[in-house]
Amino acid sequence: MKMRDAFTCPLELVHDMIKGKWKPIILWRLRLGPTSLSRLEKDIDGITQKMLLEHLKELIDYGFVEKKTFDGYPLRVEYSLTEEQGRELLEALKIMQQIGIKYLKSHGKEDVLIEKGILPG
Amino acid sequence: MKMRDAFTCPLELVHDMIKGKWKPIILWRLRLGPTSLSRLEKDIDGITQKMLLEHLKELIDYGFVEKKTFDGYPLRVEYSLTEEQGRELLEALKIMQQIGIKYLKSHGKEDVLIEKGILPG
DNA sequence: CTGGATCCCGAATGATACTG
DNA sequence: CAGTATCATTCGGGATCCAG
Repeated sequence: MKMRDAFTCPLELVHDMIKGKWKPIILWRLRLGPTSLSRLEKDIDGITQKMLLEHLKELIDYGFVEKKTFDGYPLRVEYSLTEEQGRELLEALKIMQQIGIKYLKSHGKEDVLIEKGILPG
Repeated sequence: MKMRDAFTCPLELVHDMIKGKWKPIILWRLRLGPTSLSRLEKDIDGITQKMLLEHLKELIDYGFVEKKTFDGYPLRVEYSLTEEQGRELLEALKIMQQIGIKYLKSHGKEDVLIEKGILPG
């Protein structure tokens, strides 16, 4: 993801760091705890391994996600939110999630929310 | 800004609504209160009127910003955050701003912050 | 063999410049 | 301001490679 070379306020920086089609969902999925690559691939609907790796890599570079590789057999790799930055960003994402829910409600789309298990059926 | 036709969680929806190079800065600038188009154009460094209008339009369509036109002379137009959605999103942006500030600090870039007047010189 | 990671390329989208 | 042209970036598919 290309960062702009100059920015006016730190907000722009962070926006650039988390822009990209899949970054928010990846982070959102990671709020549930450490996960393997293949698990993420299964859980995030429609993502390809390539996209997942690409976006994960950036999230790691910017310090939102950390990767732990365990030696031994079977091979195991875990991705998780970083305590500091990752968890903090999660707070912002929670707000956005709430806004999305309210938005759908107030636009007569409760059915979508129910269908996705966000609201009780 | 193109929205994806299907999304897994409301978060994705909101992310799509505020993606775009200038949207966060516009919202950030609007936190200070209602502003005219020309004022925004002056305050946001590097933006063209076209981009500003385009992005404002979407923010209005999605309910984050409202536009008030005052009749009379001189003609006056004001853009501001909406009470509900706009202000709520601002909370998320504030967190992101904080993350950005911390990030810059912990990467030895305090000087950038001082230069921009975010930290006292 | 399995799970993880990288490379190349065409198609779709976003941003900017230019023009009236 | 709106329309169009152009340039830059992102997305996605699929082949390929690496390591245990």
